[in-house]
Amino acid sequence: MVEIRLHDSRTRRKVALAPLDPTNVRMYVCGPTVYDRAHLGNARPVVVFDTLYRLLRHVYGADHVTYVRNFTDVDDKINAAAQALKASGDPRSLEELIAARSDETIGWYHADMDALGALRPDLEPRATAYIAPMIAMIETLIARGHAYEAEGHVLFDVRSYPAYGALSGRSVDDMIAGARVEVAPYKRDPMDFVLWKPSGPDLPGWDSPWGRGRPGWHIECSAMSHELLGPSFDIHGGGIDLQFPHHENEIAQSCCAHPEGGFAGIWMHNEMLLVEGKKMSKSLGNFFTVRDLLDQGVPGEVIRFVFLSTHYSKPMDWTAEKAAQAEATLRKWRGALTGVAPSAPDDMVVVSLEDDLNTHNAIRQLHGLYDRLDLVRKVENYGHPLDRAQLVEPGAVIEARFLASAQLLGLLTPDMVDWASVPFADLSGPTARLTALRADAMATKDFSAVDAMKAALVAAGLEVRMSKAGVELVPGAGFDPAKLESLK
RNA sequence: GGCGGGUUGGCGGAGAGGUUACGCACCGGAUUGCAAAUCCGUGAAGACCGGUUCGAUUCCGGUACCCGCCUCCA
Repeated sequence: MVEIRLHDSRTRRKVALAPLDPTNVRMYVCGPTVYDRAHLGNARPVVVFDTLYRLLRHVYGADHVTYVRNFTDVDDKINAAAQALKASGDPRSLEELIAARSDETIGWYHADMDALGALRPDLEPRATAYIAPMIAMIETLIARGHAYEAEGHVLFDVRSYPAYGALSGRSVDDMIAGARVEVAPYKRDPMDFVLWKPSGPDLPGWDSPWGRGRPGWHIECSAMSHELLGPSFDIHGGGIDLQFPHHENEIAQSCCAHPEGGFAGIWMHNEMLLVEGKKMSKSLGNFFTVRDLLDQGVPGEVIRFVFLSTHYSKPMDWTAEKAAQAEATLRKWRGALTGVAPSAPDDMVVVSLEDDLNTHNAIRQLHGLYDRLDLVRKVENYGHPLDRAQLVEPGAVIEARFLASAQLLGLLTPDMVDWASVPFADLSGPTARLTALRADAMATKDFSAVDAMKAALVAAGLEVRMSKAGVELVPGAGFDPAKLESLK
C-alpha cells in the first residue's frame, strides 16, 4: 500500500497522510497578494506544492484531488497602488482601479507560474468574492464569544482559545513579553488581531453589521477554505514566514467558528529563499522577479529544477552557478529523450516523493536512470563488453520510464517550453567541407585551414566532433545558423 | 529579548549509528593531428567543544557563525 509521509509543522513530526476522503484529497495553499509581479521567493511554494499536487494526483488519481490556492485581492498595498493611480489623475473609480490592478497581476502570476511548469490549482478563489462568508464567520465568532467589537473594529480574542500559539510553538505570554508592536488601545489583549476594520470613503469597503469596512488579513483563508473544502481537510501549505501570525490566526478563527471540524490535518511550510547567500531585498539590490529571470533567458524549467534540488524544508540559495548546472543537466536529458513517449514513473522516484517530498532524492534517481539508459543504448547501438543478454530491460523501456518520472516532478512535460531545442539548419554542407579539409590536412600535415573552420563553427555555437568515424557537427546552447553564412 | 531553521569534500547536496551517496568541477589514463565528446580511474567531507556508544558526520548537551519569524511578507 502506498503511503505518503509528510512533515507536519504543528506536531513537528513526519506523519502518514490518511485522507479524510481518498476520493477527494483536499489541499489549501496560501496564494499571493496580487499587487505586483511575483518575486522569485513567491515561486518556491508554488513549485513545492505543485509537486505535491502532482504526487497526490498520481497516487489518488487526477480526479480525486482538490487543490485550492487563493488570490488575496483585499489588501492595503493594492489600495495604495490604486490610490496612487487615482491621485495621478486616472478617471476610473477606486474600485475599478483596484479590480484592474488585481486582474492584471493575476494575469502576470498565471503566466509566470505556468512558465515554471506549475499546474493551475483546481480552484483559485478571490477574497473579494467571499466577503459574505467572512462576515458570517465573524458573526459566528462573536456569537461564540471568541471575538468582540471595539471602535468599529472586530477583534479576535486570543485568550478565548487556549491552543493559540500551538502551531508556531509560542505562548501568548512569551509573545507579549517580546512584542515590538504598538498596541491599539481598544484591544483586550495585545495579541488580539483584527477580523474586520472600518474603511473610510477613500478606501474600498463592504457593508457589514459593524458598518462599512473590510476584512482583516487572515479571515479570508479561513472563510474560503471552509466554503470550498469544508470544516476539515487534509493539507494546508504555505511559506514558513506565514506560520505566525497568519496560519496561527487561521487556526484560531476556523477552529473556534467550526469546532465540529478539525481544520487542516497536516500543516506544511516551505523554508525561505536566499539569493547568493543573502536574503532577497530591494536594498541589497538582489531583488528580482520570476519574470526578470525568464526575460534574461533562464528557462522556467531551469528555475524549477533548481528549486527541486533542495528539500522544501531547508533554506534554498539561488545562485547563477546552480542555474547553469541545472540547465546543463536538463539539456542533456532533453537531448536523450527526444521523441520518447512516457510510460509509468519509476518506483524509486515515487517512493522518494512519498517520503516527505524528497525531490532531491527523486532527481538523484533520475540521474541513475539516465546513466542506465546511456549504458543500455551503447550496448544496443555499438556493442559493449557487457553481454546483450545481461540487459534486463531494453532502452525503450527505460527511456519511457525516465520521461514519466521526470514528468511526475513537472520536468520535461509537454506543456513546458522546449527551450533546449535548437534552430534547424542543414549542416551537411559544412560537414562535408570540413571532412574534405581534414582529409587534405591529414595528407599535408597542415591543419591551419581545418583549425580555422573549426573555430568558426564553434563560434557559431556548434560542437565539432572529429574522430576516425568522421566529422560530426552538433548544435549547442548558443547555436546561431546565421553565423554559418560567413562560412559559405 | 522570545521562537524556529541551518552549518557535510572545490561547488551544490542527500540518506543511513558501523558498508562508495549523487551531480558538477578537478586530477590521472584511454582516444584525438590538436581539441571536443565519450570511456576508465584516483583523490577529497561532515563548523567547534563535550557526552552516550564497542563504534557518530548520523543520537544528546553546549559554543560560534548564518538565515528567518515575532511588523507587510512565500
